[in-house]
Amino acid sequence: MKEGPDIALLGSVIGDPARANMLIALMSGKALTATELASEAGITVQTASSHLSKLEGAGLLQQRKQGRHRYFTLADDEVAQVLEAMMGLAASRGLMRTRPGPKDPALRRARVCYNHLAGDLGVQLFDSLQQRQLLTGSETDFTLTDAGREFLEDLGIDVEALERERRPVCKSCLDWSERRTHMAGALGTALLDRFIGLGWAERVPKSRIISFSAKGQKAFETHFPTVN
Amino acid sequence: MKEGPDIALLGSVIGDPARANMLIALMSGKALTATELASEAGITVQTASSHLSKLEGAGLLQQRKQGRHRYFTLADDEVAQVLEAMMGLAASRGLMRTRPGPKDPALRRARVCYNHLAGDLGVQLFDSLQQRQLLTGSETDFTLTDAGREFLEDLGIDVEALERERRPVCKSCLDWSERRTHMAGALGTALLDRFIGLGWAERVPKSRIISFSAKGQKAFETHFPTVN
DNA sequence: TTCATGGTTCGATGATAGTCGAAGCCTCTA
DNA sequence: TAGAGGCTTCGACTATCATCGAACCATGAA
Repeated sequence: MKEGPDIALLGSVIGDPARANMLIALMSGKALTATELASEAGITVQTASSHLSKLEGAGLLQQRKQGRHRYFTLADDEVAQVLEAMMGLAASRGLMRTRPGPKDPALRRARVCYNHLAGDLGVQLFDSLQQRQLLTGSETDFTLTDAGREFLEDLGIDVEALERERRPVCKSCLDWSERRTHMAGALGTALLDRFIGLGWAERVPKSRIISFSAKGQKAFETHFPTVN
Repeated sequence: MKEGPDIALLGSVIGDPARANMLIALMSGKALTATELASEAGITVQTASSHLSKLEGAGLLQQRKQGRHRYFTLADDEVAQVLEAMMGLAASRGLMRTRPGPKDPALRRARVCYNHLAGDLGVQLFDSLQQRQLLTGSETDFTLTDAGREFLEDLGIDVEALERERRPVCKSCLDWSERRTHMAGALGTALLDRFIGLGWAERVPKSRIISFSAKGQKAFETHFPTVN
């Protein structure tokens, strides 16, 4: 038996997909509840609870009780830095969670990322809003302009209601098939919901694919044109 | 399911005790055969073979055939750096394989980190160069000054030759025992080699410890004094 | 108190993956 | 050509652990 820091233990703690998903979700810096983390990881709360106690036992997480909620955050910056370093290494070795390559064109075209639109159309949506100055700011940190709010209200989205929610309205998400930014956050969710509500698109069961109808496709193009 | 670098996969690859032992053994910078690595990890060669193919599949290892032997090394510096960072995190959370033993002080004083000097003396080296303005720049991104080049040439290091190599000459690496920056990259390698070449120090077999002789110790202090 | 919501604990199940014996492949040596 | 050493492949066994249903605990609201 050797001596020194136990990277095997650390690795195995990070090495479970559910736990890794939770850690990545917490990389946003936000404090999340056990229930939220469970949904991020796609598991039940019981399972999440077990994972969370392991992560906390390894010193990677900190919890803060507040009423009947328990908010979890990464323990400190060092944890985030190591995770970031591991992401870099994984990326440079081609260790990706989705295999690049046009294996499933429909998936690359439009899919769900959490609860917002990703893929080709997700990127197009973001670009269109930005080019027409309905969004302002950088790729990673942006807000709605007044024109943007009006545009979204016209589309039937209650922007004020979104702003009353806890999570940020505008949030970016890096698209690994396109290697571009698309829209996440409360607005991303609201937009996808609205597309489905308008009958433009629907979720394909048992997959992440979002299927647009012919009419929906057209409507999407009119509302979110590519300027090029 | 999210997208992005698969840190869960990377973590699970590192997260097996046998594989972690092999990786740590390779942190010495030496090329080891499958049989040697098996004995390091305390497993049979069959099992080791399976582990090695996994490590190689994840891009963490490189193998070089030579006769009937297969020599394994870490794929590159980035792997070593992430491992070192994980060691630091594990150490700071108290995730240790054994309680600190008698070998520990020597290991903290001077050890090999892949192919450069780490520990107490590694940090001292970096500090000394920086304080005397032989290096310029930040902790993470720095270059040699003209005075620095001259100093190193006097020490018998062919800086120009280093610059012809592909990998960066100056690169920092976080030290897990000191939680400070020390010197990695081509220059880090060259410096350690030079210390050994000058007879100041030698590698202790079967460990990562670098043992300085009394004379070597003195010479090191004269060349890399602490200002404090 | 009663009810609802957020979380944890317990127990059973199922899948994954680490392990080694045996056999086979490859390469160098004689 | 035979033999030996280094390493991989195959197959079977086993232990670990993630998972979820059900029950339980805790906090806040009515």
